[in-house]
Amino acid sequence: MARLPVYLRALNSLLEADIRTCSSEELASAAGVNSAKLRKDLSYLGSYGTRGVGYDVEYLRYQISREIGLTQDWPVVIVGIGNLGHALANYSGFSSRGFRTVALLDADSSRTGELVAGLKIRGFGELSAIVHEHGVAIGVIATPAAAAQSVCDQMVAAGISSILNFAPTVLTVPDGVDVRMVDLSSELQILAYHEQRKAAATAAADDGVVA
Amino acid sequence: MARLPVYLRALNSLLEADIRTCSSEELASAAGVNSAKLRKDLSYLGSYGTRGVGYDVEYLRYQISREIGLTQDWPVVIVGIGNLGHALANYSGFSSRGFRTVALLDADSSRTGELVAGLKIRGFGELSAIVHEHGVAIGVIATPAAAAQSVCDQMVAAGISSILNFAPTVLTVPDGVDVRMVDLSSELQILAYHEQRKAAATAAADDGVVA
DNA sequence: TTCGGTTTGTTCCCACGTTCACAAACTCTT
DNA sequence: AAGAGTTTGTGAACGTGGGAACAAACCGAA
Repeated sequence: MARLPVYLRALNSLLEADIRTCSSEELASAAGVNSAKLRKDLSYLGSYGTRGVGYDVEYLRYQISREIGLTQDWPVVIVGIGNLGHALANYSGFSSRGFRTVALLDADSSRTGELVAGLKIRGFGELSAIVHEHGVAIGVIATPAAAAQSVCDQMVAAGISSILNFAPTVLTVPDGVDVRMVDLSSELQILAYHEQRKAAATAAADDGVVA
Repeated sequence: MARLPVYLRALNSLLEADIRTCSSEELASAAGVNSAKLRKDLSYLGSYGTRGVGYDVEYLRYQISREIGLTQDWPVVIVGIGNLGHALANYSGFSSRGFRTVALLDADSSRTGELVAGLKIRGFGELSAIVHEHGVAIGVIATPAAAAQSVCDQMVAAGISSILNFAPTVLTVPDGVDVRMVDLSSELQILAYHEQRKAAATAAADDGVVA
């Protein structure tokens, strides 16, 4: 489920506040979802709560971490060290959650050797060697759209089976490979869409419904 | 609909390849969706196709742009100019699609005046004035999680009604305000989840189903 | 031990989105 | 002009996910 990471974050917040036990209602409001939905999600993982009491925060946190696979170490490669790749390499949210950036790759050979976030940028040709050396399963694409499919293909050929794509293109991959797309401008466009509808609604209200 | 931006991108690609007309099948495969779904989505906007022929790429592109609200100009403010805010300010995908970054704000006063992407960083206190001056309706939050809710509240107070949130926290907002959340580490966690299940599946297969 | 209060796990129902399948409508050839 | 071939738009079935409601289970007090 895509909501598990949200629950995990909420649990971490509770733990920081030294709250050891919580009800589904509390956790649900912290995660911004319905309590029935949360209980159903959690029951899907197993029976980790106690009726009449609630959930043990730390125990539940461990169970969700284990379910997601955060108890193990995930080596990650980032391809395309432009503005976004640079930001991703420095993003602390990755390293603090079991993800370890093992290499930064860029096709522009003039940038090879440049130091970013404590790692030297390496040439894209080293992808396969790095993947095999570190057992990398997850790749991040932060290249321009034109290069994304080619990078993706070579990632898959090297053995990567999960890709996080920031380039504004749909990637086609063989079965067994997962792709998640984060499209920054699409997000803004969706907001603009709703914003425009809100504006149209208020304009209609201002005109009056007398028409 | 959240798929409209994807269709729009696909149409732009077709237009660059100088393709003037396309069938729902072609456009659907370019957008990575089912053709029936695409036709239903488009018919929801109106009857912009011709039976037996297909869709006029440019005409359809204009209609979708209009529906999303991209025919008008959307001023945007970005709050929190760390690594991510820096990358967002430089991201060309925003400016090329009708979104205009009018101000970069940061609470750290020592950064005020610094030039990023052709704009001077300004103090967070100027938010309200900027929103009113430019008629800003969309705000981007790229601050640490701890500051996000406070920034959000002040955005809403200043009159912003659509927020794109990159901070890893759930934001609570009053009715009428839209929030979209982009959580980078959640995306990786979801990939790890699937990756782990794939690994477990292959391990079971290696053990043999003879048990 | 028993009873009242609380909270989980689960069942049932509803609504939405997705997909299939087909009629309507258009083009082109003969 | 008529028919064959395409392609859209839509009606109907299907499956999935969400929400309300309730029974089972636990705690604490008497």
